[in-house]
Amino acid sequence: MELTSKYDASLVEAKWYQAWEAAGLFQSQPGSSKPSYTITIPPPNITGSLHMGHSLCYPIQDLIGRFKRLRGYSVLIIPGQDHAGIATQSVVSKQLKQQGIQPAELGRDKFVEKVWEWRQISGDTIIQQFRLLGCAFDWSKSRFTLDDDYVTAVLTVFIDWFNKGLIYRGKRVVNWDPVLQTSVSDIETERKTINGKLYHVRYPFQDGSGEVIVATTRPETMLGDVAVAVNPSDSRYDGLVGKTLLLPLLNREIPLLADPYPDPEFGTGAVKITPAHDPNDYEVGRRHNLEMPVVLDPKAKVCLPCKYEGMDRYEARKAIVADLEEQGFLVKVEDHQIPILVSERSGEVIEPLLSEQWFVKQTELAAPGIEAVRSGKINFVPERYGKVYLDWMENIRDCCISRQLWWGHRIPVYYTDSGQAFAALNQEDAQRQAGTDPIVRQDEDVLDTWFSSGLWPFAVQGWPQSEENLPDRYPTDVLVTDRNIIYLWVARMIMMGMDFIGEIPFKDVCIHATVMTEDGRRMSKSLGTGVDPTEVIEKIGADALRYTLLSQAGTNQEIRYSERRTEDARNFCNKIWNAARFILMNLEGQTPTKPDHLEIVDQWLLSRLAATEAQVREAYEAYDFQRAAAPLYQFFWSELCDWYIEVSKSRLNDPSQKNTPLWVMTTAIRSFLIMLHPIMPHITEELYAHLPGENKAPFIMSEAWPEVPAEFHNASAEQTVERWFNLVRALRALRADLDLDPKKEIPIAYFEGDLAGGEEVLRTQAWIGQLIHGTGDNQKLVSTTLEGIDLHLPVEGVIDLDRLGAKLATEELKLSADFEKISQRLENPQFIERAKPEIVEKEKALVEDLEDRLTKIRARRALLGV
RNA sequence: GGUCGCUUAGCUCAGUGGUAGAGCACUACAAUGACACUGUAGGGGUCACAGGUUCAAAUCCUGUAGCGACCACCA
Repeated sequence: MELTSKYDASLVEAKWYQAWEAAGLFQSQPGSSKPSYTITIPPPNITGSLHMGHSLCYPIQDLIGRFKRLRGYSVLIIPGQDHAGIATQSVVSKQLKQQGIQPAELGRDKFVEKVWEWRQISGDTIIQQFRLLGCAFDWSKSRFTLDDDYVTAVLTVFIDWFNKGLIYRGKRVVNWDPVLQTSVSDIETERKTINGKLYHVRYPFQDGSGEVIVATTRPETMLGDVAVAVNPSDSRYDGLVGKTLLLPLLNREIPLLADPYPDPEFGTGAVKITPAHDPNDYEVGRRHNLEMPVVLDPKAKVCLPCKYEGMDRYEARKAIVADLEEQGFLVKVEDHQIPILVSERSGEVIEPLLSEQWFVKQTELAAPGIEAVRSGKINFVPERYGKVYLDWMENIRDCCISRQLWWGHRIPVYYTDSGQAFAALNQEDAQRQAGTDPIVRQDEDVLDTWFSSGLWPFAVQGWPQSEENLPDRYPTDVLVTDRNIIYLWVARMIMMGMDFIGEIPFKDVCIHATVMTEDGRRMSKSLGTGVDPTEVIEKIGADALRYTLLSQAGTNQEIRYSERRTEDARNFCNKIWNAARFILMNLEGQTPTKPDHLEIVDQWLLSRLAATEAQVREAYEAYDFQRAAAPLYQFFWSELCDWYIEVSKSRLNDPSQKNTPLWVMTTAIRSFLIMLHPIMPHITEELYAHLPGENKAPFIMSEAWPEVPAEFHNASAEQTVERWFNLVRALRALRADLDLDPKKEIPIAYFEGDLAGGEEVLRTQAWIGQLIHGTGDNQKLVSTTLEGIDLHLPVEGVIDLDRLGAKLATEELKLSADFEKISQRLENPQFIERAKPEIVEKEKALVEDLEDRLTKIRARRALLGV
């Protein structure tokens, strides 16, 4: 056998990926009689390369796909990429600026051309990385959210909603990024608290009858103040509401009005109202029909004609504070924790800004989406995220879908000379709708990325042009994603799917954990805490990386990535490799035949295999990969390698006996490899290729999930054999206590009791020459008792009596404590009466065993005089 | 402020009512015919805290604390 003694992933992984792809295994067979299983992957942004989070998310989907293939499904996983408007535009802008090119000078068309160039580079990188990870996705069906077909789908949705009145244009306060100069969604912002100041400013009454003190963290916005509000219940302002105030510095007249918004408990209870630069003030402004002057421009510079015009918001703040102080309006300044919003893309503080934007009405679209989850048609895993989703959907607000960008789906609204707006697939169509009124321009804005990715599950399948795939492949089976985009993506796909296809987009939503650094910090490129998955793959292989992450993925909300754990995974690969090598070496190219008779250890292993199969299958079905990986690891390393192979070595050395253990091992490892394949596709494929056997599939990937015959389940074999193993452990411990070399054969040992045929297992596994039934009379012995068996080792020469005595004393203490505890329990009549009978029986047996062992250990201590 | 989650061995985490577990790390031993990326043995835990339910609680209930995530308009 030409297998090396160390597993080298780099020699194996790429080879098999190419072989699978060449064999067409990533594509579903149309017209197959198998049931369909479909996933449309979350399209990664084309902003560079994949990170550790992707190395969890996509292998999970690959795992599910491989598992379902093994389970007999016709699996289709449709990959793709998201144009990711703002994220991509900002990446490309940065690159251009580094080359000394100003995007603004380039102009819209040239800039978009540059982004397409980048899309090619980043897209190729990402696909290459998916391949490195071993993801079996159908590349022939790959989609990009700006493909022509996809654009048609997006425009179709827009036009439909526009015509139904679900999309409207309006002035609202939105999150404005002054650097990128666009509105951004809530998901693209981050809440932070910074140390700032709270300025208390005097607003005098016009008639000179006093003043109102107003607190603000943003004095520069006072340029846009149109009122001061107090809570109607606030008695401090009784009789004052309705009077006119004079806005400091500008001397504008503004009213003091009553509104429920101000909290009387906070500060003076009086709030200055700047409707154009604060969402709450905007609401107050609407309630009272106030003017809404915009005083900051898209770059967050003062645009109101006044002495501060042209200053940016922070310069203006300084100047205004200085002027307020100088003119005696500033009462005091306090340190204050200020909550702010920061744009994730630019790092800039968001400026709430009143501007003209497009919105989608959400309430009526949300209703079917709420019902779908409430009724259980869509099922969140872990379940708790269903509640998160519902809380959001039940309080949903209209969302802003327009972005002031160049990269994206341009809003298909065309305006006529007279200002009428028509939504259309193209200008000609718009003109048709407009009749004689000439179309003069198209809306400049583009759609928010989430608007287009919301169509993903059906738009990637050709909707609206061709819908023939949909009956078979929609709803898709599972959506796998992280919790950060439940609202902005998952919710939208559900709403859009329900509205356009009339059916849920997926049955299960599997929310996976976030990959963190070893010390629990966020992985981020800018913080330097990111780990590049491709480097890890290069070092230890994709299988080991997959195992590292997948074996930690369950219902937890966080996974800590550490290099140390990748070593565990690499070691596991190596262990599998070497065990397989050992089995193959013993097979000598022969195929073992199914034996007529199995020994109990054989039955034990097959029973353990059966139990493992059930556990693993159920865990995979439940998307609990951690719960699948653990029994696989345990079965393989502990049960197959540490016990079964070791126990079988004597039979392997006897040509007349070797067929049976070889058949059992081959059966076990073949099943094991198939079950492990979804987690570690490459190494399992490589080893499967070396396995002998009839009925082998061309690839492990196209194998069938192991059918475990009912007769493999054998509780009594498990019980018998595990009892032997316990005795082996006890004998080994006894040897260690005597400072005997591990595995150096000791010539003779004695036992009393009924081993039920386990003599040979005990003898070989505890490295004993002769195991004799008897008391070993007249010899110096060290003994132990468990499982109803007394084990005696003759002691040669001098032993350390003190140490042995201490050991026995500790053991006796523990036994005696246990004995007391259980005895007390059994003396409690309520326990006997109310506990389940099998528990009582178990405890009775236990206490008898403890008593027996206690008696014997006491006798031994007396005998040794320790 | 609200919701959700977490708190178990030095570390990372399993464990849904019946004598506390795994991997790693640590200690001792072992170049033995699959594997030193190995094997054998060992030390190490008042299961965050306080109440309650129960014959019996790491596990179920209530509350508290710390950490984390999400939601929320405190100027």
